[in-house]
Amino acid sequence: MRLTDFPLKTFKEVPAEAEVISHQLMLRAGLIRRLASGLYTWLPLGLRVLHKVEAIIREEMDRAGALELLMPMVQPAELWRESGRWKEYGPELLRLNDRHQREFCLGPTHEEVITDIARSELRSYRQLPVIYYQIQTKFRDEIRPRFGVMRAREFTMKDAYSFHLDEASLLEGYEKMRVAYERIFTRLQLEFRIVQADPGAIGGNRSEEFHVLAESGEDAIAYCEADGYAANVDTVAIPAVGGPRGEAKTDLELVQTPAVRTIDALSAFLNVEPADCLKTLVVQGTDAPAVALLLCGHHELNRIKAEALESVARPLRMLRATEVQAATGYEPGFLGPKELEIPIVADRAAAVLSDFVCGANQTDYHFRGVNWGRDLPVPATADLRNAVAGDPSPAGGGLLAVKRGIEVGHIFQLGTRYSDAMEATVLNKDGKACAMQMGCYGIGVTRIVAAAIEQNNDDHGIVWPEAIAPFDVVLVPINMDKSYRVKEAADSLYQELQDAGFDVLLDDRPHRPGVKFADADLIGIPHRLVIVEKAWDEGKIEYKARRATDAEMIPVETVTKFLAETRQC
RNA sequence: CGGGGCAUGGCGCAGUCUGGUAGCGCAUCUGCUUUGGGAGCAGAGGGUCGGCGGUUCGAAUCCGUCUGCCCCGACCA
Repeated sequence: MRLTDFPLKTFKEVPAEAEVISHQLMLRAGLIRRLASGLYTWLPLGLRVLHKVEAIIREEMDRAGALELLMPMVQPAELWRESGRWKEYGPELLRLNDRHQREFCLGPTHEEVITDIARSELRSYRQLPVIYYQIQTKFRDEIRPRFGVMRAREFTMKDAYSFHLDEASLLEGYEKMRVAYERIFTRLQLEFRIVQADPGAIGGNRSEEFHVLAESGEDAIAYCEADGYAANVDTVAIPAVGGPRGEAKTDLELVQTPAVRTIDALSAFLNVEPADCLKTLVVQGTDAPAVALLLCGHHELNRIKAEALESVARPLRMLRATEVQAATGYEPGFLGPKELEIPIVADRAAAVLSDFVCGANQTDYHFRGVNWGRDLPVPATADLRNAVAGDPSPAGGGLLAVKRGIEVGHIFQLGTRYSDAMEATVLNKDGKACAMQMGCYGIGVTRIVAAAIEQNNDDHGIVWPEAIAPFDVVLVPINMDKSYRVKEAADSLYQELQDAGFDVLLDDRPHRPGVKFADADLIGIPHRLVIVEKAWDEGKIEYKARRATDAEMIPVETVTKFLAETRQC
């Protein structure tokens, strides 16, 4: 592509609407433009990236034996009524009527449609297993679209659905998709982790998420390098801490802590670690009006785990200050378990603290040097918190580390949730109708583009992984309009590289070098070749990788070979 | 949906408090100069100041109302 034929419009300044780096860079580099909240146009440059991502996904899905089809985005309400989701799905499902007042929705996902296809196309166990997939636009009327295409309302998704006679076959299909997903994200050159997911929501058995690691990720991922375990921090079952609690070394002491109501303030005021403070949270109970949950100061309450307690009301609700006062007689901020007259459950870690600090149930006072057993009864314990870095891995191989991740893929075993509801059956060997076992496998295609940028950028702009860069190489002729030789060199090299199979961008604009370099960096082309008259006359050309800090001179006649060898995909 | 903020040329902003007929930087166009990291000079085009209503001799500015967008919380690829 010659840049003179390509209306590339880049911005130096950061658009005010963009919060995260990928969104800023996609706007600045001219990849996307916003049409309305959560709706984006993919400009030619961005679309090239999107297509590269799609191509890799297609190749790997095909390799895994999946069959591509394409389902409508507009779907009739009847199907959704059959599955029960017309009611279950909230306002995120955009519903609309046609001219005859028939009800439809914009597909946020395609389980209903694919199940409908499967029940009419698949009648015999001999046809199974089958994996269908599509790359389609989805629409979810998100409450709060944000971060550009990272969480848009309209987005591209690759969704696949597998159909099986029995669970054993489902497991095989699931495993096959899992392998395909690993290949896909590896080929996309992204750093990712496979994470145990909470299977609760959709039901079914096993479910795993694929996360691209990035600072701005919305999920916190706990993982263990040693044993390969990885899970969302809020789904980690934290192993019980071994060993007895520490011995008491200090005496119980009442200290005045005026207006110190938070763990941060307390730890600063008394100069102790948050980990040595005890946090007392009061939530609504099932029988009692209030239940106290105790955590170490640096830990976070896990909603799901707390709700699992019989004594805690679902959904979990923290009591307001006035309610706490009414239930306990004390002021929040100075609560502690000693002589607290409501049911108490302590997180396991909190129950093995020694010489800790906690509220004294007296305004402006805390205790220090508190010890279970000696100063107050040992509480009931449970696993109540989110995992943090340094916790032991549930798989037993070592300690957990925590990083943030962007969910780009999700695979799960649906079982017969949809096939039962929609009567998608096949005849088995005995001529008996059986509901098909289903699996479902999604990849957020447009989100991958944003995630790739989150993971690969620097002060100058995007640094594309080679596998998905819009162009492989950018040619930057200097003073092309002045020097006929430079122009000739650029044209011939442009042709040569294209013939060799590279996607080449020729910056033949009559701009100053600085402008060209800045744009080349911003749009993140992995390889840059600079043509200057003097060096060219000596048979040399300048090469610089986008990731490299320095350029190098290479002989002109070896350029194609050099690039072919340097290329990483 | 609850809480906070913003809306002025394609982009980033000032002007609003204290009403007087709109300005700066970037981008765009023309010309000359310049040519290895977002050039300089000279000139030009482009804005019903988000919409509607009100107050006023006069409204970007004050009042009311509606809309759109962004940020923080519960969902998800």
